[in-house]
Amino acid sequence: MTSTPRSRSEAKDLTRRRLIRAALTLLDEEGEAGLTTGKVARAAGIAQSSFYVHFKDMQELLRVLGEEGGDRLRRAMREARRRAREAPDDLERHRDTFRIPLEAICRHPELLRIQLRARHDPSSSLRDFAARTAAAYREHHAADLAALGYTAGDERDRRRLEMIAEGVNAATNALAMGHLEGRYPDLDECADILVALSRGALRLLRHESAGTAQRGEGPGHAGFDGPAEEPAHPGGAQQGGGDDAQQE
Amino acid sequence: MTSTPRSRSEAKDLTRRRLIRAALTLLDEEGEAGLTTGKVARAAGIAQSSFYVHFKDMQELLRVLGEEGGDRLRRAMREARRRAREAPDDLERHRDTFRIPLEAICRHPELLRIQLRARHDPSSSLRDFAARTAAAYREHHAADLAALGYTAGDERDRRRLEMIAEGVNAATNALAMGHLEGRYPDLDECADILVALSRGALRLLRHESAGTAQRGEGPGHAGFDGPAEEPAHPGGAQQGGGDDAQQE
DNA sequence: GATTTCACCGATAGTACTATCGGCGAAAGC
DNA sequence: GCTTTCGCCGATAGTACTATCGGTGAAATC
Repeated sequence: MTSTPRSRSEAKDLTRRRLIRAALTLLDEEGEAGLTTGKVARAAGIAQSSFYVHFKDMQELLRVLGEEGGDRLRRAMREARRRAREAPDDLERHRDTFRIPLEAICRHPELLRIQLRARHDPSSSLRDFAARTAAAYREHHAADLAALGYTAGDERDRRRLEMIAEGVNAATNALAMGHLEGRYPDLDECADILVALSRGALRLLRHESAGTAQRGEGPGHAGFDGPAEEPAHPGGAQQGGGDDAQQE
Repeated sequence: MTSTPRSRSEAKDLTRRRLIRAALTLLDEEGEAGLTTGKVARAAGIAQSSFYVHFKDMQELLRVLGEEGGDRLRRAMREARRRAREAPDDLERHRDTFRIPLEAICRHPELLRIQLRARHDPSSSLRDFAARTAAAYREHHAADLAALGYTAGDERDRRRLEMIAEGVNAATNALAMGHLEGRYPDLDECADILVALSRGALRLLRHESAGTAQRGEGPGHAGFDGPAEEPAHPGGAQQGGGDDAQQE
C-alpha cells in the first residue's frame, strides 16, 4: 500500500480531497437532498463534526465544488471556440464547442442543478457566486460570438449577442439533461442541434442588422425582416437547394 | 361587506384558495425555502395544523400550484402557435408564441424553478409530475413545429424536432429569468431572439433533411451541410440581401 | 525529549419543520 | 331540536440536520 501519508498538512489536504470527492459522489447518487455534513463526512471516513475542520459550512463546500469544475470547463470551452473560429469550415470543431460542455454536464449533472437553483434562491449564500458564474459563461460566450464578426460595438447588438449566448447555453443544459434521461442517446446529435440553433439565430441577427441599417429603428425593440421564410408547406423538405427568400 | 360566506363547503374552498394564493405570494417573496406549512397557513389566516385539512402535505400543494397555471399556459401557447401557423407572415403572432410563456414565467418565476428542480431531484415526490409537465411542453411544441411542415414522420426527424423544441423552451426560460434580473428589459426583444433561434434551427434542419435525402446517412448522427455560411467577416452585415450559400 | 499545535473524535445543545391528536363549536342532516 | 359532521384550533411528539465544545493523541517545533 502507498498509505501512511507523511506530513500533517498533506494528510489534511488528502482528507479535504476525500470530502470533495465524497460530496460529488453523493450528489450524483442522491441529489442535493442527500448532501448533509453527516453523510459527506461519513463517506469520507471522518466524523460529522470534523467536517468543520475543512469547511466553514456546507455552502462553502458547494462553492468549492462549483469553482473546481467551472473554471476548467470555461477555459476548455473558450479554447474550443477559438479553434472553431480558426477553422470555420470544420464542423467537427464546431461540434466540440458544444460537446465539451455537454460531456461536463453529464459527468456531474447535480452540480449544474445546484448552480441553477442557487442562482435564484434568495436564501442561498451561494447566490452571488452562482450569478457570477452564470455571467461568466454568458459573457465569454457572447464575446466569442462577437469575435466571429457577428456584431459591431452597438449596445443593442451586444445585448442581443448576450441573449443568444444565454439562450444557447440554456439549450445546452437542457439537451444534456435530455441525454441523461435517455431521450437523446447521441451527444453528437445534441451538439449538431446546438450548432444549428446558434448559427441560425446568428444568421438572422446579422440579416436584421443589415435590414435595420437601411430602415432605421422603431421605438424600443427591433424589426426582424418580416417573412424570413415560408414555414407552411410540408413538401418543402424535398426540394433540395437553398430556399432562402429573405426579402418580401 | 360581502363577508359571511354561506355553506361550509364554500367556506372550505375559500380557505383552500387563500392557501394557494398565500403560497404563491410567499414563493415570490421568499422562494421555495420560505415555503413551509406554518408560513403558508399563517399567511392564509389559519393554524399550521389546519393546513392538513386541505392538503395531504406540502408536495401536494406544490403539485396543485403547478397544475393550475400549467394547463392554462400550455393551452394558451398552443393557441398562439396555431394562430401563428395560420398567418405565417405576421411577425406579431410569432412573437406572441413566445411572449405568452415569457410573461407567464415572469408572473411567478418561482413556480418554474420548483418545477425544474423537482424534475431532477430523486427525493422529490413531485418528480414524476414535473417530468410529465416538461414532456407536455416539449411534445406539444414539437407537434406544433411538425404541423408547420418541418418534418416527415421519420423517427430521427421527430427526435430532432423535439430537441429543438426542448432547446427553445429552455432558452425561453433563460431569457425570462434574464429579464427578471434586469438584463433584458424588453420582453418583446426576448421574443424576437427566440423567434430567431427557433426559425434558424428549423431552417438548417430542413436543409439538412433535404441534403441527407440525397446523400443517405452515416452511422449514428447526421451530417450537417459543411460550411453553411461564412462566419468570419465583420463587414458582412452591410451587404443587405440574402447571403445564403448553403451548398459547397 | 519536552512543549505546542492541530486534525480528529464523541457528545450534545440548538433549530426548524412536519404531521398527528383530541377537543371545540358551528353548520348540516334528520 | 337532536345528532352528526367537519373545519379549525392548540399542543406536542417526532425527525433531521447544524454547529459547537472539550478531550485525545500524534505530528511538528524547539
